[in-house]
Amino acid sequence: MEADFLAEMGYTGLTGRLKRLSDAFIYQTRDFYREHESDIEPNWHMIFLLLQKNEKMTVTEIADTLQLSHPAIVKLINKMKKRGYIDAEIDPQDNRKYHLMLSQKAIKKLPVLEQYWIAGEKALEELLGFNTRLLEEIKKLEDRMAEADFKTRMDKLLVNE
Amino acid sequence: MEADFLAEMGYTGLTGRLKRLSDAFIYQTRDFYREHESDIEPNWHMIFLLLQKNEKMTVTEIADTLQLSHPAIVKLINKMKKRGYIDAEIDPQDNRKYHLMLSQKAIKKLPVLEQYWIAGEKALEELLGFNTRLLEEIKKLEDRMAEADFKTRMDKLLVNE
DNA sequence: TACATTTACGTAACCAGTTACATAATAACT
DNA sequence: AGTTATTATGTAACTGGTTACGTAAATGTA
Repeated sequence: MEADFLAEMGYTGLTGRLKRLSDAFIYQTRDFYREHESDIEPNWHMIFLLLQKNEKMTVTEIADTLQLSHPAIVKLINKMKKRGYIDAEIDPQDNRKYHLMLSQKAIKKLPVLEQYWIAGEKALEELLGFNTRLLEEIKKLEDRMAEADFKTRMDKLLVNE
Repeated sequence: MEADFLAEMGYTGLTGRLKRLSDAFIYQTRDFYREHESDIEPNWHMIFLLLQKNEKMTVTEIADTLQLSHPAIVKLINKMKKRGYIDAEIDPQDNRKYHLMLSQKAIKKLPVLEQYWIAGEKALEELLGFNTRLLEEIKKLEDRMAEADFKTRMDKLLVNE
């Protein structure tokens, strides 16, 4: 097990480590789904939860709620539609809007998915040592990013350009 | 400022938040470079540092050091070559290997880049509230991932499949 | 009521990583 | 020395995000 260059770089390595961690979660979750349940993808999780809670949502509403761009949601939803997990109906009052909802196929699969989600949650608890310290630190970081983001701060801190 | 759905989800939202944070850093750094220095990209930073320290490295060495796949490094290096920041020479003993090094153009640009990197480091310090708590928590997570990764733990924790 | 603005969604091109596969050079073995 | 295994690099197709641009429907306004 060799040394971790990024970890040795202190602050400088942090952004790369965040990327590495985030990717690890995504790829491993995808692996997990593929072994257990062929055609579901990791980033559908939040869509399932959202539509389970709200029944019907538009593309824009989902994008806002998850703080992602709308094209990201469009791509995601199109794939879910193609695989039969999402139904859509046009808003009779406003023909630009689609109301998205879970299909019967999706609803039928929920109990199985919930088992996976629980396993994921438990795995994460283990990984975080059964405390919420990391969560809290990330919250602080998010809050500070909301006050003034990374670029704004870099611009400000760049000496004599 | 509406509520953050992901943050409200506790453990479940964490992976999405890591992705969101990581992306934010990447996109904002790219923005920063574009405004100040047209043709440099954020993920070149570690390559610059590595080749500044080691002078000559092969694709495989870089990939191992950064813990990325070799195709990732190939793509990255190709772009850096195309823009004239990397020179390569074939190993006379082993014709499969390329020794990569910073070009004169790259070396000449280092002082400017170092100003940017310092600004980034300071911005990160601010964002982390001038303490290393988050760094420490991430280190713990990485260590636990090395012991047993997310997928392994999910598999183990999945009840009665 | 016509025109301008905004909103909702879609598409294209890009970035940054992955896995899976291919190929050529070297090393290892018998 | 010839065959096999390994290593170094390259390529293709994919995931999952982005920004920039386009278009149609709805809304606001002169």
